[in-house]
Amino acid sequence: MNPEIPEELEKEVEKKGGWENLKKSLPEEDIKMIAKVTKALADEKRLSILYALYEQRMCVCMIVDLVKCPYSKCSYHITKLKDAGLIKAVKRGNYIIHSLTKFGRSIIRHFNKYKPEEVIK
Amino acid sequence: MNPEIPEELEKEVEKKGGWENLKKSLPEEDIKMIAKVTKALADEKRLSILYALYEQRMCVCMIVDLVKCPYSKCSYHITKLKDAGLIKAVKRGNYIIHSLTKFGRSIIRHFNKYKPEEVIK
DNA sequence: ACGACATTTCAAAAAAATTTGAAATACCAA
DNA sequence: TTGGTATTTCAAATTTTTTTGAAATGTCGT
Repeated sequence: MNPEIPEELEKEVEKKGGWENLKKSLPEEDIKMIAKVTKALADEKRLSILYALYEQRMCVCMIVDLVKCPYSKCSYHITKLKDAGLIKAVKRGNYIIHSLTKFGRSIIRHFNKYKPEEVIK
Repeated sequence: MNPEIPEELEKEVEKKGGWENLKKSLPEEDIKMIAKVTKALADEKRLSILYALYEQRMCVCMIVDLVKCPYSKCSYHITKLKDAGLIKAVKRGNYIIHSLTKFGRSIIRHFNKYKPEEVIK
């Protein structure tokens, strides 16, 4: 049932209530939600949209111009960002204006503050 | 060249130096790096590994037990996390012990603090 | 050097995400 | 209601990512 934990680690694990206990305490529901969010974040075009929205709210036609993609493609990406709770939208006549949610903003702020040192290639 | 920006937004954009200027100021290099990081984060199994490592460093055999996957699969996921600068490893005889980097730790801390409200589905 | 164990590598197969372009929807103005 | 503009939807084609299992690597103790 248990893996053959090396002695050095076994001690640390015991102090924390044992291996079974550690495994059980994984926040599964949180992880599911975060997975959805990180999947939405995991694309250069979508990150570009988020970074641009961090500076300025935009309608879809601006996003189309920004990422140089057809409307249908942008729409697909926008939907992903919205479903993940990263952006929100308001209607203004013919236009739909998108902006970051508080949550979306917090993430861009985080990456501005803690940049990965040099994740090359 | 320019999209047909609605008047309401055009004013905001002008205050920030115009649309062309906004587009140019996207941090492309950062975005590439962050994309690599978010791709590494975008998977429930890898997030489980990160959350577990937030509590306790682990050797690969523990990870195998944690996510209930064969070694080869775990190795694939571990490589992704390492290449993204989220985890690091030290050798201890036969074992390799993995732990979070400062950067990896900062991300888990962020998601513990700012949870997405209810990204349902 | 040998056997046992922990872990990684590899290429092929499978699954998931993205891209495309055409057609549909929605809103506004005349 | 007709026409024009902004945006979304859909299914098929493409690309990317993940999974598999067998074989390889590296390390330890003897």
